Amino acid sequence: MDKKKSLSIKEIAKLANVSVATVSRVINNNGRFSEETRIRVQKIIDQYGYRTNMAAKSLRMAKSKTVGIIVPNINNEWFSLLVLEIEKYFFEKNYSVFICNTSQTEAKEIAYFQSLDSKMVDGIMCISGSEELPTGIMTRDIPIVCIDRKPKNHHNVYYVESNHYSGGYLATEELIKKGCKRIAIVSRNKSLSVNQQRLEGYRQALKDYGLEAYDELQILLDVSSPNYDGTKHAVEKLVQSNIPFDGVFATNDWRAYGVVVALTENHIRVPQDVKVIGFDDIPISYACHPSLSTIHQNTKLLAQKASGLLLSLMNGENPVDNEKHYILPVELIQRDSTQI
Amino acid sequence: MDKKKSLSIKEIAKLANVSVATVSRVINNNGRFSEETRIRVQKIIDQYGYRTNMAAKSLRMAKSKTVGIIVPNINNEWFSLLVLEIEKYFFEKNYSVFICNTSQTEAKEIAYFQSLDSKMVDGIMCISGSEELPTGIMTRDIPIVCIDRKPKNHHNVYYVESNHYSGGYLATEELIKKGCKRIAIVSRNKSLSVNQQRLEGYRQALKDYGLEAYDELQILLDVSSPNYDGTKHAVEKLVQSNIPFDGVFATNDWRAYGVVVALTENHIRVPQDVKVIGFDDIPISYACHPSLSTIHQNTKLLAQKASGLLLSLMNGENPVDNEKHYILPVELIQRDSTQI
DNA sequence: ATGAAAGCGCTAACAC
DNA sequence: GTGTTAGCGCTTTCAT
Repeated sequence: MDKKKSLSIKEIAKLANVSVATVSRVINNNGRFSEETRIRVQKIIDQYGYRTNMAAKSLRMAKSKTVGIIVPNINNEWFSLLVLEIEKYFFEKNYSVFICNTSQTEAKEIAYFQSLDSKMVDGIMCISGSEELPTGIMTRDIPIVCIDRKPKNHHNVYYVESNHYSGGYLATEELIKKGCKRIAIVSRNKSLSVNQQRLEGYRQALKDYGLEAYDELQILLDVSSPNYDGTKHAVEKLVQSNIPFDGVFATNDWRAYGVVVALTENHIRVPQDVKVIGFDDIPISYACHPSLSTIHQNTKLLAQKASGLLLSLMNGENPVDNEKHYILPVELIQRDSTQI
Repeated sequence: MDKKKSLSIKEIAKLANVSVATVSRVINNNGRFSEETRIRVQKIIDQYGYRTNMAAKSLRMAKSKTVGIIVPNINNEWFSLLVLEIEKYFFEKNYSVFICNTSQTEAKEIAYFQSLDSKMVDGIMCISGSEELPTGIMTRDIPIVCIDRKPKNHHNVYYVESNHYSGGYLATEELIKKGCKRIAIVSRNKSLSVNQQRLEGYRQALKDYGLEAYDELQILLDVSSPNYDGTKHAVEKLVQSNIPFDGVFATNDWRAYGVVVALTENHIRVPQDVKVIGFDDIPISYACHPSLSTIHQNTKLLAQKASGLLLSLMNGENPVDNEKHYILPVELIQRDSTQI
């Protein structure tokens, strides 16, 4: 095998006839060494190779250049896009990222917090999930940044999200402006703050435009119900019940697509008979037929804002504006499913 | 703050009036301590809390209970499903997983190999990508398992994949059996072994059934071309060129969906006029309209096989059958896009 | 500008 | 069954 064995600092020191301290200084460019020494050490390194043993460095420095991402399920385009962007950001800064899928399981989340604590991560990014954050379990006071997850007020826990209320409002308003009078919503029953806020935006829009919020048109799916299939079945039932409706706001794009298919299969035309709008703007909303109007979240910005925040917190800086909560604007995307 | 500060082994030893060695033995359940001692130590731990400092443990043991996953882009349902399953598997075994997106960039891949090496991962999983594997860069001889990536013959590098040749054959055969005579293929031009094998399956099927493999019906997209849009445009061009065809094998589901939309928008009916089949069986193939026939890869099994293999290699075991290459069967899924 | 030495928290070889 | 001790590779304080 052609493995370079990689020397330790001690071995380099011996070969270069300097002390380990000096080698360490050169490697980390910490000053207090002469150019001459630098060259001598560098030559040895170039010749024999050196790779930092991060275990040792972490042990000594009590930090690891590593962060953890807690996420419900990475097999979800919206989450995986966030994770992708976060990982990109931290790769640039020389951090590695632990991926931690919780499957919405509290036990797994707790286990991961412990593991991350044990592995000395310097910070944690939490995507979605409940208000409860098992920070009490941690032995070190590392910063935590939440995305789309409203944490209880904890020390060193920050929060960035899209404006879901505004998104819910815009989506509903779009349906109203396109002439819908009886607008249904398909969302989730669990009190995830995100869905809650979208629902409130929906209600407020109806109110502002003097439309009634019919209880029987507010479909709150069970947490266990899959986005697409669950919604499809729910809408099929709604159709069979003969309760009239002419617009549907689905609180994510897979749900919206479920609505479209359910309607189409029941010979209800979208958008002629019923208009539909989704949320998130994932690729399928653009690719499907008819294409889905939706609310675009600026995922990349969200990821960058959250990552930048976490990084500065890990560096011991206070966020510029000293805010613990950041809200990013969303945008209405008009496509075929809400055409007049 | 309610942070338990977590004692070190040394502190526990003092409180329990035993030596650090004994505490270590109790914690790791390594035997050579009395039940009485165990209880005494455990009591202290229960009372004050203890969290292993994995940096120290890794340093000492030269292993980290950590693996890296190298993947082109996690924002791709097929990859993210693999990653999800791999992560699940290793979570059960108390391993953490570093996520490493390469964006198909060799430089990023190399940087990640170095970083993983530095962070003392015990093994690496490589998903997709080129034959080249920068193993020369590593300073330790840790096992590597590739999924859908055919590595050059390296020591300690293993390989598991679906039977892509068979998949290509089955897909093409399905079109043939449903009456197609002029069957196009849309794939990728880069010599990714996976696509290459699917293409060969296609060619062999045509041959076996005595059909011609028209060059002008073999569309090989550029690597940079996005799956959906790229395919859509390519098929639009094909339609405009007036070259006749009655079946299309797209080598992944997003491409297949691009085919369907391009045809539909050109008033060519699927499956009546042209039949279409995809590959991978991701959710969209089931959800879209008309639903897509496709080749199902047993992703979960793939992930588990690869993970189990990596785990046993990390444990220093030789794989049972001493094979370095495993091929898993695929399955034809018949849906509407190839109906007669 | 450089070196000696302590010590981060842990495991394991060795002694009893 | 238990304790003593060395040492994994690194950074950093304190000398000089």
